Amino acid sequence: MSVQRRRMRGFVTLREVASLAEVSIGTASKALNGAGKLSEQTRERVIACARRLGFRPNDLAQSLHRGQSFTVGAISNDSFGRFAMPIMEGLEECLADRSMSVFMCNATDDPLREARHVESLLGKRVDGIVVTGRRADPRAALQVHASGVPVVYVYSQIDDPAALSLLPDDQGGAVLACAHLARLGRRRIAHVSGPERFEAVRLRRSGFQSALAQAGLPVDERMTLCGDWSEAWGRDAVQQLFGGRRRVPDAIFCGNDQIARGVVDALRERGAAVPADVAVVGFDNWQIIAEACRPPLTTVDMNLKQLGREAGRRLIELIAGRKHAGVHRLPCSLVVRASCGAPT
Amino acid sequence: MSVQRRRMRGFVTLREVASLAEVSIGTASKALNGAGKLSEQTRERVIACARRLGFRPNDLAQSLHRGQSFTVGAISNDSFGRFAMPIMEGLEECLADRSMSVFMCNATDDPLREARHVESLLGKRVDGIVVTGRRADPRAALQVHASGVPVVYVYSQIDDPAALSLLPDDQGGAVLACAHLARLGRRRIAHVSGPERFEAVRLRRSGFQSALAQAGLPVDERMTLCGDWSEAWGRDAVQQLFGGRRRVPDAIFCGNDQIARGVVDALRERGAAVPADVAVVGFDNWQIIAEACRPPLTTVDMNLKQLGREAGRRLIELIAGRKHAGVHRLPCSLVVRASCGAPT
DNA sequence: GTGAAAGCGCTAACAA
DNA sequence: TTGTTAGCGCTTTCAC
Repeated sequence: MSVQRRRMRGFVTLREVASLAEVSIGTASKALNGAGKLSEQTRERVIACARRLGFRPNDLAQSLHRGQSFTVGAISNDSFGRFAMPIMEGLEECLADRSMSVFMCNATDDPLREARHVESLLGKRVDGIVVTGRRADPRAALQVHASGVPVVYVYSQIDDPAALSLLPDDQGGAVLACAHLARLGRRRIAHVSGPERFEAVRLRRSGFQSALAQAGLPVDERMTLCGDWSEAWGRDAVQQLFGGRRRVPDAIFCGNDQIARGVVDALRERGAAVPADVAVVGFDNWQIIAEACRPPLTTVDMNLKQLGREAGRRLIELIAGRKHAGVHRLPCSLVVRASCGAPT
Repeated sequence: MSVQRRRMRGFVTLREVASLAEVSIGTASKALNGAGKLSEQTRERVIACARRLGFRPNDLAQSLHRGQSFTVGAISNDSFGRFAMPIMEGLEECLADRSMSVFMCNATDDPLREARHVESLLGKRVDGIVVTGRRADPRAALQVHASGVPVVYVYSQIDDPAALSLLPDDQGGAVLACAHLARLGRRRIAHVSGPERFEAVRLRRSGFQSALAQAGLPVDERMTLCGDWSEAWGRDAVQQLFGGRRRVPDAIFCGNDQIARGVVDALRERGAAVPADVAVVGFDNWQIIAEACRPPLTTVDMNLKQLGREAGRRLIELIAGRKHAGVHRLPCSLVVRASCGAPT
């Protein structure tokens, strides 16, 4: 009645190590895991045999036994885009340090694909799941059913107060940028941002306004402009701000780096010096843009990699049984380059 | 002597389904896998119970039994960068279609981290491994020992002729671009590229030269320039090409999109019209650059996502036992935007 | 100090 | 048609 043995091809089993070392399989296990009481001699012999055979324990079997797989799933809705990637990088780094592996899943905002990935991850018995979004706005909850698998939402949030969500502090980032401008002596600060439907746009604007208030500067509604996230919009906005008869801004806080680059290009082309005449700050610290800008762009960094690392830490804790909930916003930082100049 | 049962928390086992359906556990298995002979009635009853309990088979156990894990490892040396990501995206897509999951590992060109990741992946008994690089130049082989786990190198290669390596056809891409320029009637085509130590630079130049020869155009050594991969270098190169007394090019084939954007900016700023006076082609089709360019950039797309998908397909075949070896170069394609204009 | 064996959850061969 | 059971590779308890 011997069932056909379907070995993991090319891999040495503990049984083989034990047999070579002429000990029982249980003893071999103890020797290799440094557990229990064993004579030094046996232990060394087993270890030597294991090394000789190139033994590598089968995590699948271990996981099955332990009831923990030491894997987590990471579901991205930003495809493999610019926001998700730094987050994933931090996450992977944090988890790899604790020798957990991460399954990468790409859902690209398709609920069906997302659901399929969740199913598959649950089948793989991941110890936890991290979900990222393309934008920080609220989304529907992940359906992990009764599995009890912990979930962390990064750069995305749901309306369940029991859920844990990690976001960049957009508002704080904007304050950082605008306070910097005010400190440099700028008095008429404009704001050129993206589509108002983005929560990030509203938060950054709110930060802009409160920083100005804090510095005792007036907020001119006509100098707060919304458009799309493109360079072209940045150039258009400069025409609007500088084209009329009105007093002209001496600084522009932009909703992202693309807009900022458009702004800087347009300013240069109409003969306004950056930063001498107008200081410009961006948002995102997207290197390829910020560094290629002329002059290089001072901009707000959302520290997404850190956000990912923090997500990893939190997930580990959730897995360990600790409770975390609510929306947490992590600080941004200001990366100073040349586009704001020195204090005037 | 009962060992403490350490259940996968929150998950229903087949045993529980079977007991609810009042059949043996073997029967339940058959019912759910649609295998063997079973009465319609029992089958349906089991399936109903499984659904009711939210049963989801434990892939860990299945894998252990089958000797195949249905997971693969993807090791990136480009961190989570611009080349690796489209590749990963294609790979993940291809594998997800076959319900295989991928472990993402980031080695960032650190051999030690890479080795650790390989160890970990082997422990997880992945069925195969894909390695990507930040550049296509040769690298050291992955140490998978005697495990027999198949490996595919994408956007990277090693010198073992038995290894399978998938690369973009840089030379062919360059031919595409330059033939396009020649077809549009351009006669004096310059080439501004990156550091010569990159294999890609040498291949693209070779494509440039052969396309020109093919079109019966002269190759002027002084119009083939190497620098770094930046916009700044693109601008410098324009000064070099247009600053002297020499005859000036009517087209520039650039080694990447950043250089191309620098070239376009510099041309505009010195009053040369693109594409009327000078046509420009880039390489990479990096959207954020190519589309923001004024005018939008015609450029070569390496089809990295396809490359990743192909890597997935090949890996599947290797896993199934088919043999693949050697260096395979997949075609690039030309994405036509406005920077070359219409035939003159 | 070492060996025997149960059990993690599932599949498949065989018996009934 | 259905039930029984060995076994995938490993850990751990218990007996010796």
